[in-house]
Amino acid sequence: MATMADVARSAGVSVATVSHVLNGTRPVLPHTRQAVLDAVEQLGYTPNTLARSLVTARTRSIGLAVSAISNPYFTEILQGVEAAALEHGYSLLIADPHDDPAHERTVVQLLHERRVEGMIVAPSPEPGGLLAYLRRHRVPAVFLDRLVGPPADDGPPLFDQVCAESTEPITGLVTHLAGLGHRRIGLVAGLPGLSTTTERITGYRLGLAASGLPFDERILVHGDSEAAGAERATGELLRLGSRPTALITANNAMTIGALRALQAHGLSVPGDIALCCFDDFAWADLFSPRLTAVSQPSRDIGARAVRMLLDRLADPGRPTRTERLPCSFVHRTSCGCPEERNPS
Amino acid sequence: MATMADVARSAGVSVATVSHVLNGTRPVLPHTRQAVLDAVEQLGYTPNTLARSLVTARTRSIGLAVSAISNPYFTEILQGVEAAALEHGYSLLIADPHDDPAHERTVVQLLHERRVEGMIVAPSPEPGGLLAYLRRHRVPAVFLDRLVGPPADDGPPLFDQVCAESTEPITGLVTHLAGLGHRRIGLVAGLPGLSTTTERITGYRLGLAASGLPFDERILVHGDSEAAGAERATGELLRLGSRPTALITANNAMTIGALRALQAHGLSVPGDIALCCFDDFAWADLFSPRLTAVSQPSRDIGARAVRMLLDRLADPGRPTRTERLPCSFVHRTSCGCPEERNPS
DNA sequence: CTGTTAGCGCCTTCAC
DNA sequence: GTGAAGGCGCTAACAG
Repeated sequence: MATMADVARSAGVSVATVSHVLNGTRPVLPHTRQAVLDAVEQLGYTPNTLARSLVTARTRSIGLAVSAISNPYFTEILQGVEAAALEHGYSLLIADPHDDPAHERTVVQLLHERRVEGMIVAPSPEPGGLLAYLRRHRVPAVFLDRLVGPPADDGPPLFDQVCAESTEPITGLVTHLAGLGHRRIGLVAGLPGLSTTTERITGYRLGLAASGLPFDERILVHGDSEAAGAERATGELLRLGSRPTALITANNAMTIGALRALQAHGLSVPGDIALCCFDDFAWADLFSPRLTAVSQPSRDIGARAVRMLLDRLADPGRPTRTERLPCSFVHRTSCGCPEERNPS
Repeated sequence: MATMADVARSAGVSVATVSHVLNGTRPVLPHTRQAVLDAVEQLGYTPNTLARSLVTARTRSIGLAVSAISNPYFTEILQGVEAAALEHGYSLLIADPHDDPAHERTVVQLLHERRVEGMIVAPSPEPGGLLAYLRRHRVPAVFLDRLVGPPADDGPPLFDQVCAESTEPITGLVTHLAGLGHRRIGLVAGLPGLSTTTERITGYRLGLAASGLPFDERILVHGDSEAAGAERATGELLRLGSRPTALITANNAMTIGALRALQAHGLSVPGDIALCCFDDFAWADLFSPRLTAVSQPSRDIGARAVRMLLDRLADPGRPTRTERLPCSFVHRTSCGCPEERNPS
């Protein structure tokens, strides 16, 4: 493969000159400049980013570590991240931690060994090892989706965070259902311990309170944040003596799981039971039940994460912040409303 | 950041020894070995892959360039690729060509400058620039999904390819619908020129022929391979004097578009019109219409692509091959069949 | 068994 | 306006 030295030789100049015309880093006579460009073209020279990075100590790459790349929510985030990264001249390295703390540590280290300048990660439920690694190696990072507790006392918090506002939207779902007359509204919540789970449960309880409904722990089940768990949990809910008349699912994977359970029990939505969910589906308008949902600004979350990361790279000393992006309520018919209309 | 020299100094050995214990590349006395390991641990040393790659001329990374990462089909491919890459110790760089030939060239060059050892790409409809670049720079590559014509005469073909078998499955869809009594079966085909489009049209015509039905070019429309185009094309189809009684869509994005058009026209599936599609949806069992579909082995396609690429890296001289993976027919109810049963 | 040394391809002072 | 030379962090001969 042609190197810069080859180009220099072929153009009859020094490597320094080649480097400078390629990077526009110092004035070069039009004539010599053209000679270099011709040589580049003729040899099919392609700069070696590795060598450059070795000396500049900048790779212009960022790492993305999110689990379940199959999840449409993360897919949209990925799009936002990819687009924003490219726009800023950064390349994207991706790795899937598979929601396993140990594997998470591994892939993060892999990314770091490749010297990504920073990483965007959706932390696993047990992010201890992750945090330790990032802090120890001073890897700039921004967390996505799930927030990680308050910073340790032994120094300033190292991490920025972006996520969607989820408490209030869930409250809205509850009050909407209550407004339709439902008095037993079940919740299929996510993995205990995740910040998203906690927030959504809070939103649920606030909604119940606002509607003058009692909190009944028997109809709050944990679906482990994914489809299989939600199917199981929903199944249990449905076998209850006095089953709920409405259901809220706390993320898209669990919505799928809940629907499976509903189908298995021969229940139709919204005829037999109303359903509202957190996370929208792109095609939700086209199939029935047409899901009434809270839609997260997934692409924006991804794009925002990139911007926050680049901000931090530009100024490592800036104070950490956690940004919350607003969701929108997408009213359809799975809640039992006959027609589309604005939320009450 | 700690370097190997730091570790060597701290452990009281030479950098060569450090390198060797880290890579297990030559025997080292247990005692010195431990000293090195301790130093590594104490300094929080992390190898710099860039420097290593510069000397070994191996990056152990591959690039993935596919458009529309949002498309569930590509998402599953991505999963397959990510898993297979990791399994073989490779990292993954991704870039979205946005189905634009110029941009495709750009991202491919970006990937190459980062010295990925090879790349997996779903070529754009106009892959001329892509091919030229890959050949000129001798970048090992395997193509996905869309096949690229026969190799030029000026040398052996450079590229391996993987895709799903799509002719025969589409034929199956046609004969299935014909078997249900349909005599006007429309096709929403993809972008003209893509191998996938050509193959699927061939399958369509074969199916018509096998069913003793005439080919009517008015009910074969081009949906440009994506949702918006399909919506428009399907709309035109529906405004036809004698509209088809059944529809086949040639990929998942176009299925969405077609459904939108159907909805806009107030047509229900399968009541007013039957629908079969190429590409399945993971959640298709849970919503209605429950789509009768041809399912591609997407994950396998991704994994297979990685394996082919690694095979080629291992033996650059091996003959090029193009692999076709079989699809499966997933019978549901959008075709108009009352109950699930095996295809006729 | 371990150390010394010469690059890998490039950027960047410092001279000219 | 251009060139020479050192060094980024690491591996791989080659000595010892």
